[in-house]
Amino acid sequence: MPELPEVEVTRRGIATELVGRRVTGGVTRTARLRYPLSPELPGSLKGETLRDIGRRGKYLLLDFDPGSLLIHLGMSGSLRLLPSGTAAQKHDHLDLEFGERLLRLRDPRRFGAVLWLAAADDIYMHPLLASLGIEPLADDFTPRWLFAATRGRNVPIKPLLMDSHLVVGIGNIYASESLYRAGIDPRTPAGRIALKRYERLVPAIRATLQAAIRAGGSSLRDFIHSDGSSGYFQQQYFVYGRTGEACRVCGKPIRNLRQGQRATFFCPHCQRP
DNA sequence: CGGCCGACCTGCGGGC
DNA sequence: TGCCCGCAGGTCGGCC
Repeated sequence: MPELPEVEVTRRGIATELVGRRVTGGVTRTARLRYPLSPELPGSLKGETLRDIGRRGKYLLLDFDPGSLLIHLGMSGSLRLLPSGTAAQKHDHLDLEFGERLLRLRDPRRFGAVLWLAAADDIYMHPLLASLGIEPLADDFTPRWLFAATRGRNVPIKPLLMDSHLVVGIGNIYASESLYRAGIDPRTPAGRIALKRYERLVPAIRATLQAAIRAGGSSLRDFIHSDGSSGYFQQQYFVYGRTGEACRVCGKPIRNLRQGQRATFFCPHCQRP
């Protein structure tokens, strides 16, 4: 579910409600997600103030004075704000209580992660964070940067965009959507794409992610969607999940193929190698 | 190092 | 109705 826009929308939703508040309690109900859950959590956070919520790629960082809670939502994770005392359901793994509010993590497939990073260490040196690539919404993500980073790479451009060790936050949906907007065939080897085409792709990635954040933000003020999907952006998909349907620009049918066991959607007429 | 593939999990929808 | 299959928004580790 969650790619960069969903994680960012979640971050903003939680931050406005909880930053500056103190943890009053909480509970873990599951021994492990992708990794074991620290057994001291959330008891050790009792009395601590949530100072800030950051994001690095698809990771959320809940900052407290003694350290940060690193949260990844995996494929099916979501964070929700609820009134304290709301009954837990199946797949609700972690609660953090802030007075009358409850921050609850649900993740049916349990591909997500919750890790405690002590402030004494440089949290960005943690292996999961240290190996992450560039932020696609940052100023240093430029066409020239992506062009240089892809020289000599034989991988098709679509799976390359999903490589978080190169660029973070772009998942299966937004990779297909961005390539459609840029008019690039998802099978094109990344190293054979000219600078001129990256000059279209980089703004297309930015526009796609920002539009999704806006769409999520508009429907998400004090509520975080149960499925982690971002608001109404699904209605704006050009290609994702639209196999056989008419391209919104040329009318020809959208095609579907598999790249590295993931579904790719594209318009063979509007997207060229 | 680059590229590929299986593994980790649960739920859902379609076909028989 | 029930079973089996394939599919789902991520990413790590192991192999060549």
